[in-house]
Amino acid sequence: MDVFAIFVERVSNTLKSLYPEVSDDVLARLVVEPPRDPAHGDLSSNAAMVAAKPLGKNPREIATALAEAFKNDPDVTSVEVAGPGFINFRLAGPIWFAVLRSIWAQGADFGRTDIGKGERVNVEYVSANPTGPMHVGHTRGAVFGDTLAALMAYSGYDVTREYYINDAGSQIETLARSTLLRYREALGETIEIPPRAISGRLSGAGRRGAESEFGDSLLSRPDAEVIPLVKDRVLAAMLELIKADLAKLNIHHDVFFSERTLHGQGKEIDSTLDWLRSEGMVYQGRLEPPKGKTPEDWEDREQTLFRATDYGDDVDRPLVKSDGSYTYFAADIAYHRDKYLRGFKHMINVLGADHSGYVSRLKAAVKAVSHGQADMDVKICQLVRLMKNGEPFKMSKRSGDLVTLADVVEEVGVDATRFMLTYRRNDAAMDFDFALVKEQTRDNPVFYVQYAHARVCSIFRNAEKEMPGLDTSDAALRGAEFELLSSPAEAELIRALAQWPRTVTQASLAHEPHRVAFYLYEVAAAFHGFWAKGKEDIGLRFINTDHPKLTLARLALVGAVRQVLVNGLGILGVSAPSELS
RNA sequence: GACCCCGUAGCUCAGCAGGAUAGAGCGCAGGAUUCCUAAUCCUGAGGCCAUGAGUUCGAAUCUCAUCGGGGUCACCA
Repeated sequence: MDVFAIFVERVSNTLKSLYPEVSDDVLARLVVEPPRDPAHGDLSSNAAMVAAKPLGKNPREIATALAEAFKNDPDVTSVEVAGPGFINFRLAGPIWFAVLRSIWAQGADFGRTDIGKGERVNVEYVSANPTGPMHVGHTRGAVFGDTLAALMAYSGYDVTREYYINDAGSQIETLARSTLLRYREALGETIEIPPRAISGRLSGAGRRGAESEFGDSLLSRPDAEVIPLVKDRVLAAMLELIKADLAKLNIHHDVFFSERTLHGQGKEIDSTLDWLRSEGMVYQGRLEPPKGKTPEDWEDREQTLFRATDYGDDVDRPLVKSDGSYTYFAADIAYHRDKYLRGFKHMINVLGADHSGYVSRLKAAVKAVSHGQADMDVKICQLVRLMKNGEPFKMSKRSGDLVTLADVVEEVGVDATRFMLTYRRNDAAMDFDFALVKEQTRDNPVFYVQYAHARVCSIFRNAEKEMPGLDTSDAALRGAEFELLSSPAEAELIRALAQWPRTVTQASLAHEPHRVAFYLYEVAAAFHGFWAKGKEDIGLRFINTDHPKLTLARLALVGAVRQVLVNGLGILGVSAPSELS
């Protein structure tokens, strides 16, 4: 149950009954939120202010009328009109205790919403070139996409997690050729390795794959015949490598979509271009070179262009390269048309900062292929700078290799990696300090939150030890007398828990999983704060051997904290340990 | 030259689809441990929300311009 959603509805209905002429537009802007200053009450609504202008009335007049109507609401103990026209509510105990009962009743589903209404959404993330292991630059997008997907699923969307394999380009060709050379070398031929070839370490997996499948039978056959065979082995090996890396972060995609399957005579790019032509979205024309910076090898030629400017892009985009093959974008149009035809009306793409220039053309493509029926949100993840003790940190000067995803996970662990990468807006650049992330102090939000969970578990362990006669089964906790939780500190903690469903809804609508991480930090802080109060005032301790009923009620509260932490950490893909080592 | 992102406390960042006196952590100054994990908590100092206009009852939030930082800019992916 979401008390905020409940009151949005009540306030809306009341407003409508008082002023039947209010428009839906006004109701859509009406919010009920926790006031910044708790002294203002439990809930606050802007209803009167958003309705004032359309109704041509004074906001305080509307607010007063609304407040009057709520005097009969049994869940409301006081209503006040404040400031320019805020309506501040103070809620009666029972509705807060109902929140606790709801947490116990719903368990893992407390906070789940149906705003997605079961609609399908495609979340595409990572989509790195299969030319090597995942490096640290991919990690942020991988974690962000995965967490966003989990959040959307928790919000009632039918989510498909998708990875687009860019396996059709020249880089793959190079990789296959390099691998073939390494294969010949490994089988005894003397080979001169060209300077731009991929390193032996990288091509090793593909080479071994080819060796084990073909033995030395490829040596005698011409390159043109053999390269496609090697390429298949290489791609398979690379994909396994990537999947294994992602698995280290507990990331698993539902669909791996190969770009190669779009290419070829009569395949999807062909048919998509035919379709685009039939829709008049393509023409032959010339492009102006970019102002201020004409590329060295600019060649002014007539080419096949997609009318991206009709769909909000800055310039029309080429579909065919000068050598006659398709551009990356042409394939991407076909790919996104494929997504649409598979039934996705909502699409989210997670891209790295270096692709920010690609966003408007991607949105244009989706708008075009769906005739405006599908929406596309592109989330850009900004760069991550690796740090160690406050100093920029670069690995391996010798080989020029990048820090890999596997390195990071091995160094700091899954939980810290995932939490820290989520504990920041995706569109802000961030520093990732190995030393800090590994530290187990309150500087580190991962451990701060996990510690809160561990503390909860510890309290239960102690309760069993100190009060062996107390029945702390779930059934007993559910039936606890929540009315005994009457101190301000308890009320504060319950209010924090009550915000969980609202947090999920808002984070989901905004496609901003970092809000979940920040919320969990707040819950942990409220809980740690309450815990410490037991130091000063023994009456506020969770375990009071003289008061079994109060102890049971407090344990039920603490159990509710645990549930919310577990639900939130679950979305983030971070574990909730029962004790910290 | 154009487009995208960012600019909030000394540092790192939040600020909830415009809302009341702008928040947290670190750092700094001070305090709490016979008692459920001090891996924690409490108190204090510290801000012209880059700058300037505009929109309105109200702007850190929306619009425009300027400055500063990052990213990108046919035929790479």
